[in-house]
Amino acid sequence: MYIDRAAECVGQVETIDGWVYNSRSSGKVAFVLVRDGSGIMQCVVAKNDVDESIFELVRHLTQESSISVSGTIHAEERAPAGYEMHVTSVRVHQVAVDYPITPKEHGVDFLMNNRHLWLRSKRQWAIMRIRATIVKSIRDYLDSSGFLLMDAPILSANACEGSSTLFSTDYFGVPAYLSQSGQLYNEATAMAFGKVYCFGPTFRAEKSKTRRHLTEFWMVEPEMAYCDWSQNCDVQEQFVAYIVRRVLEERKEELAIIERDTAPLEKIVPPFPRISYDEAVNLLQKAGSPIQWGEDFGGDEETTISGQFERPVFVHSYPKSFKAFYMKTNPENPQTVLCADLLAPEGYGEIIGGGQREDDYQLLLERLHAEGLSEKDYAWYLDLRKYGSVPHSGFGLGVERTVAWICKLPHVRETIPFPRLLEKIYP
RNA sequence: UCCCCGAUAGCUCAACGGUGGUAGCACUGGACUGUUAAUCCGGGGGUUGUAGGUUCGAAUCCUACUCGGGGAGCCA
Repeated sequence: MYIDRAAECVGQVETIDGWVYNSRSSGKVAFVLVRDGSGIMQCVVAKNDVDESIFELVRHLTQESSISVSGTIHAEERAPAGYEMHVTSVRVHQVAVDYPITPKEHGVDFLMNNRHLWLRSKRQWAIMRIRATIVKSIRDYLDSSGFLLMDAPILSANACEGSSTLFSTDYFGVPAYLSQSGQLYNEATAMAFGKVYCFGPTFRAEKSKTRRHLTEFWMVEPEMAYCDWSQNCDVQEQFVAYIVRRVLEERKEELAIIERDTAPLEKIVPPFPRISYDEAVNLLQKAGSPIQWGEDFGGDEETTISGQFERPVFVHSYPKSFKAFYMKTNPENPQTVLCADLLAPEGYGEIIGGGQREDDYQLLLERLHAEGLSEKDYAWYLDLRKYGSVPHSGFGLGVERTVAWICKLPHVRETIPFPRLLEKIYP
């Protein structure tokens, strides 16, 4: 049996294949917490009920030894999860010696170096299961809302946005780069399939050393033909609200393990507030920030803005100067572009960047030249504006930042099984 | 890349110029029939990150380096 099916197995004799999570023993009774990946089961061995050799064996089981235990499943209030096994036999596969992660506190460096073992811990177990539900709800929402999965290439000949640093590799003698976004390709597939999304790993070789950055992270990027920036926001708020609701419904136990207060998550329902960059600058200045119009927001600014709202907040119409070349110029204020970032509450900041794309051939060409990008490299992208150009929009949601917010984690490094951080690629 | 901080037992830490800690966890021997990071008694466990320097004496002060943490910039 798997431990998460304990309720269905009460009164039955079952076998659990797992690992020793922790054990305690007194003179005549021993408690072994066994985990099998699906949960943790308290297994009880009473000296009088079993052969002496089994009792002695169990008493000396070490943390993370692999065992198969058999016995009867009982409902038991005193057991951690409400059920326990009264053990009749034990088979030891391997005795683990000196497992490094003890049931006391450890430092981040030590735990990261032992990430391959750290994932066995209860807290990491809960976070990874919430991550899996977030990923599943992302796919479920898009698949059932008319979006077609159209994955973008990981290897590419040129940068998507000139600004970020790219990881380079050798592609049969010519330079190639690891994708930092599938967006440009999404624009092509959206013109072929209407509503599309890509979902995969993304790479940024930035020397960023903060709680919000990984060099390899997962991003889902939907793109929609015949969609303006405002309709784009409509989709995003429904999408994010759906993800949060699914986690609340399906991961109660995991949220409890990580002691996440779910009250703020219950409030994540559409519509989300929408403020312009201008309004955001005003709001920041009133809050005492020295920011001037035309400057980009840093982590502190994002925290201040999102701290004013209980729901995620859209900040739209940023100045053109620090946004990517493909963003559509705002016809009402040509100094700005029709983009919108979504800032998560509780100080988490940007989880989505998106907006409307420039669909005018001439304007796009001018922006491309202004950024010093080669027209030849982007010939295929410009074709999309030559052959049936339409208003279209899309966005990219960072999975790890979303997991960090929903789990209220202090750092994104715990949101992915094996995080890739600045100069850290082991294990 | 820049600014702060740190490195002592396998892990988490104490000692802050005068002999490395009756320290906790882990491991190990013992006690205990309902434990919840169990508790209690005993045991083993150290080139104080590396290389120099100051000093009668350095884990402690100074310099450089290495590794790590927090933050900035950039971004999801």
